[in-house]
Amino acid sequence: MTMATQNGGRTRIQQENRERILTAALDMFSRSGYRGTTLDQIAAAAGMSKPNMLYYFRTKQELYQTVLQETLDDWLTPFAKLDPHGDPTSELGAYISAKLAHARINPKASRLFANEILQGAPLLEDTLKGPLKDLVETKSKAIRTWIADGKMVPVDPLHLIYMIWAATQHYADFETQMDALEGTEPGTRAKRFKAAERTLFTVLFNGLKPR
Amino acid sequence: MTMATQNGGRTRIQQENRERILTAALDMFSRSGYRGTTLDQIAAAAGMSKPNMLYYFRTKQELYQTVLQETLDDWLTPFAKLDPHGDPTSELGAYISAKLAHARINPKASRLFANEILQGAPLLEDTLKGPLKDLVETKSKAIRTWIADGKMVPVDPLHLIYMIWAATQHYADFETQMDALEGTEPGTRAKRFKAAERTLFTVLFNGLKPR
DNA sequence: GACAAAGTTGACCATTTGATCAAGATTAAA
DNA sequence: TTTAATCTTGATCAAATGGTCAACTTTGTC
Repeated sequence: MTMATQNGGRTRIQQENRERILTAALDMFSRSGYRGTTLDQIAAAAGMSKPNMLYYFRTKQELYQTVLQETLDDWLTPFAKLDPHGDPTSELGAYISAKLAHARINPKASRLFANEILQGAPLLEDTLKGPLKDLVETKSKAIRTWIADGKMVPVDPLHLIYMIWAATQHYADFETQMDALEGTEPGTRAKRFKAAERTLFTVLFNGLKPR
Repeated sequence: MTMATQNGGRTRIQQENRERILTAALDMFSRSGYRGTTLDQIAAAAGMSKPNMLYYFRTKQELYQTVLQETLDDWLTPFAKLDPHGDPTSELGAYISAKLAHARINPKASRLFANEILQGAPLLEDTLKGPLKDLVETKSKAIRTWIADGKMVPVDPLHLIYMIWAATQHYADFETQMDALEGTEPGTRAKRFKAAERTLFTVLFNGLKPR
């Protein structure tokens, strides 16, 4: 029996090293972008030689795409959970909370994604035009139903979604700017995310409530 | 008399070429970031040789910083115009319109700025912690006065500002994503910005209106 | 028109960087 | 223990890239 027939066809060493490399790669790519990151940096951060790293991921592209795909799955999950049969306040509230939590816990994933979109999303085109587009259309329909049922003020669903994405991801992507404006004393970050949720809830729920 | 004593100490040729270089540089830097852009690309886009370009801007850094500083000035202008003596609806409305117009007309500047913040804003620290911070504090005070006067629902001014920044800049920074979701037929972009303004006005004004 | 200042560029250089390879070390199935 | 598969890396390479330089051309002043 060869070394790894069970699990994902991966040796113990393979699993450990792939994991270490992917973590290091997310770290570097999210901070410096694709072109701004060197394989030497990633290998050093992963604690191994560059040729060894290239034994697991044959090219820089392949490594980048793997990291990107993983973060993208995370990104899509909370959106898919939005339930059309619930009521707008609790469903959108849960979604906003989930997105803010994601920005707080995994800002690197958000930044990697933002970086890629900024560069024109050459590698994301298929996902954006396929799965994401389908999901957006489904959820837009749900929002339109809420509006038709008089549960929400009439707004363009697409732009409401954009607004929620923008406002939540901003807390990951523009963290540097916020740190500069608010200082970086310990506790600042936690307070910030609390205040963010409060403000978003206030403005959006009040703003979407029918009169 | 030497060649250029009047105007900014610049020859006719100097003015023209600096302009061409800065335009090309904004184009490339905003698309590919600092590290992702090569001097050859910028020189080609500016229609001159690399050494000639380096005759006007001695290093890549110097060129980048010049471009960045120019876009930053643009970025700050509409915020400074927010008038504490007006009423929240018209003042914030005008600000949102101005920010959306900026995202529509000059998306490259917005993307360059976003790119820089994402990388940790190494060159922006002084501006963020100085002029921008001062401006934010002034405008926060104005918002607090509006709230105290019962003209607005109570919200954290800082996070309201973040929300407006996020929602407006999103239309420049994530344009690629929107194009993928909505398609790129002619007219789409114009319609998008109209709908964006309508949605932002609806949600924010309704959301901030005291009851 | 003469001439000095300004502008322009091909050729070149040093460094960085993604990737390869051969040779050796480690792991685990038999 | 043997042995084949797996894992690891120093040395090296070719291409890309920021920057320099000497030589040449153009511009504007007298």
